[in-house]
Amino acid sequence: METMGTLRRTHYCGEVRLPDAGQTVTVCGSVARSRDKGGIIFIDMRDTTGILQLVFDEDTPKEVFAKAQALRTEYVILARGLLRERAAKTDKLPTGDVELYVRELRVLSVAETTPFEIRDDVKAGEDLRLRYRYLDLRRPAAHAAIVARSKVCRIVREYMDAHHFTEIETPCLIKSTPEGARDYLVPSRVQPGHFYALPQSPQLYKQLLMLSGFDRYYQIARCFRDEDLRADRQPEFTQIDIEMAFVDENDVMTYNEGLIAEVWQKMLGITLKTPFPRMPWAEAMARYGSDKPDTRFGMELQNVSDVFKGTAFAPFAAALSAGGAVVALNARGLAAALTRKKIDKLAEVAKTYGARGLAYTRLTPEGASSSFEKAISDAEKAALYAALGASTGDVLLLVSDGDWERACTALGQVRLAIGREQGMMDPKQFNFLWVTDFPLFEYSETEGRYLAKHHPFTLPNAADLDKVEADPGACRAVAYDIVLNGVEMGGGSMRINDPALQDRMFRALGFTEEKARRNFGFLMDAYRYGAPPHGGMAYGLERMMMLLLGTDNMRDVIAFPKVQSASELMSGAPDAVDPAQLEELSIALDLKA
RNA sequence: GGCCCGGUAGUUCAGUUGGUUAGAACGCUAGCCUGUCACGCUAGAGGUCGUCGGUUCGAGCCCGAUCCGGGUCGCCA
Repeated sequence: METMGTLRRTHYCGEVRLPDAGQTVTVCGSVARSRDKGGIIFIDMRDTTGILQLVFDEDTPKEVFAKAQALRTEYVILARGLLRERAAKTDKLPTGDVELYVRELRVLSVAETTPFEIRDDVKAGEDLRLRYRYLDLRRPAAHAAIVARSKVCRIVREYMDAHHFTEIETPCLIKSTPEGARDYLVPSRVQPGHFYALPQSPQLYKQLLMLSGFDRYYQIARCFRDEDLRADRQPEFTQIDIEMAFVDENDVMTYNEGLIAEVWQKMLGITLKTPFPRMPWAEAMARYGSDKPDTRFGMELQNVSDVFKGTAFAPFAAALSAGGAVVALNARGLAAALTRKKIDKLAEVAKTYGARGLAYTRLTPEGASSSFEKAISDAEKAALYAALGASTGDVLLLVSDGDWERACTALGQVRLAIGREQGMMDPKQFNFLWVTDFPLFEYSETEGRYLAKHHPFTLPNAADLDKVEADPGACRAVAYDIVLNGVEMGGGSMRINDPALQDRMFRALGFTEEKARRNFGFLMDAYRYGAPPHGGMAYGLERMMMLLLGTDNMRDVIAFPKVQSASELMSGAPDAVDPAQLEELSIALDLKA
């Protein structure tokens, strides 16, 4: 092994181009690959910017050539020489017109054979790659995602700074509050038996900052939720968190459209059309069976409850008498594609989301085959066909349920499954959509009370103010999600700045005065000393990165992600701790096993 | 907590109705090769078949349990 001595990098591997030819260049990096042809040796050298080919031949100093022969994959090297135009160019590399003709080579570190090959086209299992995440991140594609994330953060900061926002850090050790996701708890040593929580979001603090007169705040904030993981859900993740005073929801949405347009322009070179379309939640559910509709394709849902009023078909009749609905969609021209087998699979999808079943009619040229038409009247059949504009070659799919929202959700998932299977989503299209007017409350069967759908500080729609106590289920919120291609990328709301209204909200949520004071007393007090109207927005940075990069795996855009069991495979966290540590925290374990 | 999928050389995988010495590709090691860029050619090394138990004359294959990983429902204000 050698040292760098006095030599320092003059260029990055991936950044040199033909106009640089003729210069003496020093590069630092790793051996990505070597091709020893005997009399001539080619080395692909990699650094954080890309690959540059090194060349050694008969005119290379003998000791340098010998060193090059001994190079192995992942050795860390420094090379100095003449950057020259290649005899054999390649368009596979951005640097394919040039190569470094090496006169001086230093081996800074040797490397054992890695547990898997570091190249984008070899797929080692993800758990292995995560155990050696530092090696996995050497792969150019993995590397690029992390670099892109840094770039997005920079674009966000530049935009916010240009619009009079102040970046403010809020605490990570905070008070646990009962609503919402499970908190990660942190024991206090100096106050035995007391615990901090890690923030699920900086929500309360950013609202307080508005009361502090900062007017506009943002933060790229780490958030923590102790819930089960998914491909698009990690226990710790990052929010782009924004709050503004003296605005209404339209102002917030407009500013955020500007931010998103800026990010898409600078990252992808795509000019987005603003303003983005807006759709009330109820319409999104009715037309797409989702509060985050993918509008890249149609095949919309229709409520056909009217058709089946008084029907003899028992499942529909039961759903309707329970106050629910029959919803339907027409998979136009897919009678050949959607075989019985595939329809059975779609029925499984519907059942996963709570539907009892999926009724269907296939209108093939040979005739109709249906799971339910025998049981309905000719008039009902005619009305259904008319409502859906059914004709030969179509497949009609129906879900009935005593709960309208559940029926829509189940059929909406069927719609998505068909869309995916039939390739109806154009990956190059970016369909942004604001979903607005969310329900303010959501009834919880398990808790037997209404919960805040967004959070308890969300401003009710002015038109629904009188329903907060009388009819919570019908109350809408001044809340909005930003949806892209069926993914919820972020969301926000206007906040309550009237203490009296906040009191009503807590009461509607079943909080006693005492419980409200215990959990949110500091916030309630704060709003008594003058609070500007304010509202804001929070994006899931990882979700945004996934959409920008076109990956469906959140782990791709996190440097050191966790796996489904919430452990970090490289370090082995979480892990048992020394009993002395527990004792110091006055914690005794009671492990059932 | 429920459901589904996976675990065999360093890696990615194949492995027939349970049957002799568990294969391939890539990687690795050695040798050859002066324009390669997934370089090529020759030879070689490399395996507790996730773990434990069971069935059997005999288990990579069948059964049970368990661990690990993935997807998903619940959950995620």
